Amino acid sequence: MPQLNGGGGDDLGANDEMISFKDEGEQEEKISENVSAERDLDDLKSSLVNESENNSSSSDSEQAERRPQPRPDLDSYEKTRDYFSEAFRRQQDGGFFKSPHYPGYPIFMIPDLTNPYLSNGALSPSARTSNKVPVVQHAHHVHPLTPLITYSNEHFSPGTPPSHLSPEILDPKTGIPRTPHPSELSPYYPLSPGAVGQIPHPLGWLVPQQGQHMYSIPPGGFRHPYPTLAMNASMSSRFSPHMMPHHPHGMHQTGIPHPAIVSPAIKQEPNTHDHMSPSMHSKSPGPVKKEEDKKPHIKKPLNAFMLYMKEMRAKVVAECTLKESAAINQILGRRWHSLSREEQAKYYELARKERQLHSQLYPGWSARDNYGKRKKRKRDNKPDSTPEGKGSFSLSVLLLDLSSLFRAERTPSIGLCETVLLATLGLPLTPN
DNA sequence: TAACCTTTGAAGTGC
DNA sequence: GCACTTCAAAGGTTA
Repeated sequence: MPQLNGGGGDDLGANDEMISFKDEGEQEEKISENVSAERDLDDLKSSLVNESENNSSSSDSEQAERRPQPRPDLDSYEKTRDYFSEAFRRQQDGGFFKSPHYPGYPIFMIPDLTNPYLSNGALSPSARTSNKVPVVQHAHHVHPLTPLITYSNEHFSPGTPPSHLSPEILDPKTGIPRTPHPSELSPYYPLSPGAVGQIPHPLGWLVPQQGQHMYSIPPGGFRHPYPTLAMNASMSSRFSPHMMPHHPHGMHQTGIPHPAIVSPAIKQEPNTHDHMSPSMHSKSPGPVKKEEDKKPHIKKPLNAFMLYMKEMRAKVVAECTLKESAAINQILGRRWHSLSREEQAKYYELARKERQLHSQLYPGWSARDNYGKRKKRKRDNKPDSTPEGKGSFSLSVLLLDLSSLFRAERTPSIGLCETVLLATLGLPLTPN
């Protein structure tokens, strides 16, 4: 996807959003204005519809049956999804996020089966009646969608339109809505427990009672793996001293290691023979090379699609009974493209804030720092480099799953995911 | 045991 | 400025 501007100061990500939206928007405009542009989608859709009608004798009741039934193992995920969706709904109430734009594309809208909201944005009856009161905290006190639930105040502020829609904060250069900061600083990033209490939490309505932490903290607290970033100029300028108390042990303010930081001991660093040397916890200067060797691996901030994948992976896994990430990612990629502009905008916004916070936390960090961290092992034979090869991979994976699915007779009829996959692969929907 | 696979997007590199 | 490369997540697969 083309990029408009690599650097934008504090305008991180705004441009790429625009480009992304533009691309997607162009697609959508073409979709709405030019029928031929939807040929691919229509092909997929029509093949699905026709074959579904012909082969699966679909009815509303059956389709209802196809919908994923509540599963115990999904409860925790569903709960977290629910209160997260509730957060989004509240934001949608602000008038920004509207219903998906593809009402005529059941295939592509189906993916959000577990989404409790109807296409018009209303809460589905099942969601309304499922007693899905926002759960205050995940069992492990770490939300599986941590990057998503931790965003800015205004992002989830009930009843107020998203700040990035405010005309006064439009980017003067691009006209792209910008989100003001520092209020958008995510609790995902270092904040002292005291600060947590002082800064309104973006999900304040579901934040635990006062005095409780958003995250669980081990008795001894976490070791801060990266003392040099415990405080930097940008952080100190954004938080008053009382919010950033001194931590004599070099611990993180909250004791919560940033997810972007991977301890060398955890990350497969070839030269990490010791877990956490004392120098990691003190600012004792050492040889430059030694410092670099022990330099924690700061991960790249997640982009919009990665955030989307993180949120939706579990759902796809549950729906499709697939476990292979490669196959799941293919599905997620399709779903990503099927998302409406507004839905994608949510993730672009989150990603933009991710990058913004990341750049503020690690001013000197560059994506280049992580170059070469992975050892590439190029396979000699690359039959999959061709589209046919890729297709064969997908086909093998998906057929494997489908065959097992049919054999197991776990579903009386072809489920949504399988339907999509079969249609995508141009296979008949009748299980043989 | 660690890279590969697969996806999209951001960012870096090279020309 | 464009094309290409690398990495971010994830977990089963493969060398």
